[in-house]
Amino acid sequence: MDAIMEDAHWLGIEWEKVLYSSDFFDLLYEWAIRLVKKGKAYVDDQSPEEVSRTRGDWNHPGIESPWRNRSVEENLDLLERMKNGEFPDGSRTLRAKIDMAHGNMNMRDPIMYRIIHEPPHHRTGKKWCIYPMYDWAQGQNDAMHGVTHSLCSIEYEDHRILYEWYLDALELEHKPRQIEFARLNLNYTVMSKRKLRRLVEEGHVNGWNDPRMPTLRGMRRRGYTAEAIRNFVARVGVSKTINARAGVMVDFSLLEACVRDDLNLHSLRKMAVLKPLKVVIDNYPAGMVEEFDVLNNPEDLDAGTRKVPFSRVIYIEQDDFREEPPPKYFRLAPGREVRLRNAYFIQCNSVVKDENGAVVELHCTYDPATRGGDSPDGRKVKATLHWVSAEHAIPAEVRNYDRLFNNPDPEASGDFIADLNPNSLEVLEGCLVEPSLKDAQPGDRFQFERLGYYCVDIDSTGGRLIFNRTVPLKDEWAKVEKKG
RNA sequence: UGGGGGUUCGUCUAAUGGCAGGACAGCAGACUCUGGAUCUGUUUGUGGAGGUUCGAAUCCUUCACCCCCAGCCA
Repeated sequence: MDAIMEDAHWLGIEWEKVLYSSDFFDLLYEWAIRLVKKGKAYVDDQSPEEVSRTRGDWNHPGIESPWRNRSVEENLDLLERMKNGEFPDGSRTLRAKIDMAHGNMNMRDPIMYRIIHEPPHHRTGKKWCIYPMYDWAQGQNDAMHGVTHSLCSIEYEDHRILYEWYLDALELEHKPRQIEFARLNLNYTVMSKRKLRRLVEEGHVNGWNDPRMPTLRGMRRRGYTAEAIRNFVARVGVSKTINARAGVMVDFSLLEACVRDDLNLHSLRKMAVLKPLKVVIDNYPAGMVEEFDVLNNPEDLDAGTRKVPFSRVIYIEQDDFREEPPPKYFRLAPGREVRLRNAYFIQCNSVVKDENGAVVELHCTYDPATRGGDSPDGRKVKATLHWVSAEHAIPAEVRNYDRLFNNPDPEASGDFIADLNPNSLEVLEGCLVEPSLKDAQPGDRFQFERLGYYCVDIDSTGGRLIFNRTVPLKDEWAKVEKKG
């Protein structure tokens, strides 16, 4: 309960007061007595099995209970004794007297109260031995509290007739109205509590707040903002369309677009190298350190600037160098010149390989005239790379998250566990981030330039930095490369 | 073989008798010190068949398909 309120609050929902239906059990009980007195409810002595068996099915009417026509006095007496705990669990129920042949199963003398002695209710303790069914509590609570529009999802549509029957039978002056809307499903994930619980209990994810979980706590830990989620919901809209799982199936990419929209405007830019490749700038003086003033957020100049150190040995992303560049690859390659973001143009002259032939180090030269990132002679480069200074960078762990399932609709498949994406979590150790990130706190959000949006994970402790990828930046090159 | 709902681009959603529009995704291009952002262009849709009407996504008839319901769960 506290967790729900905390999540709601995080989302930006405010409330004046919180009401518990258990605080109104007395009034509800009085109303039940009113129905008994009107001959609209009766105590049934049938066992759960008998009630189930005599309900009939879609094609056959149910059978009326032998206890259906007891006198009002007897019903009142029995109900009172049920309440007082004189009977064991399951021995009796209070049922509304409606129509055992009704086409809508909800109307076949629905149970209003059943007997439950254990475990005690979390708010009322042992005061009550009978508890109302959902249908018998919902509309009555709405009426008690002056609710005008009671919103719910469309699987309750065939409960509305019962909702209204109770209200009409009680003849209250205020009658609330139930209105149903479609549920919102996301593709490439599961939303049902049962399935989410299985993911947690079987260890497919690391708890309810695993950043891959479509729970509010999961999304929050992943770095999604409340603003982005609210905007997403607003952009999806509200309808009664039913395409899947009693609702609509929304593209995950729309959620991601909303997250990017928000983060693009508000997050500070940083440089981080996830898979480092050492680069030695041969003509840069050893021991020299320059500090460049770098914009914190080009979308928001008020965010100011910061200092980023540069030196002779730096690291760039392994993906940003190809010994044999494919067509349309603009980044670094032997003999090619690119820009180091906010710093200098560099040209690659030679490559150092290990015994396996893997590239482990690059030797480059820089052009001092391009300081700050522009060439006075007007020559252009086709790529700009992010980098960190070897001497100044600080180590970090980065967790890249991808969609949890490979199947757009895992709930529709027989075994949704089989549709899990084995690569939904990629843990990268040995990442290097710029020194200004030293004091980043859990929950802080940044854009790692050219990579994506990241936030500091709650697992970060005592100077050990761990970043979660919230959502990657759009990647044109990945698309080009994929197409071949 | 019952009851309750639903069907507009790939997805979500507008248009309630008067030009089928927007967003995301896709594609193409421009621009760019993030192959980011931004901008421009563009493909794709009223489930089917009849009917009413000058005119139908919208009204009528009919067919098809999809979702939910047989807890003393909510």
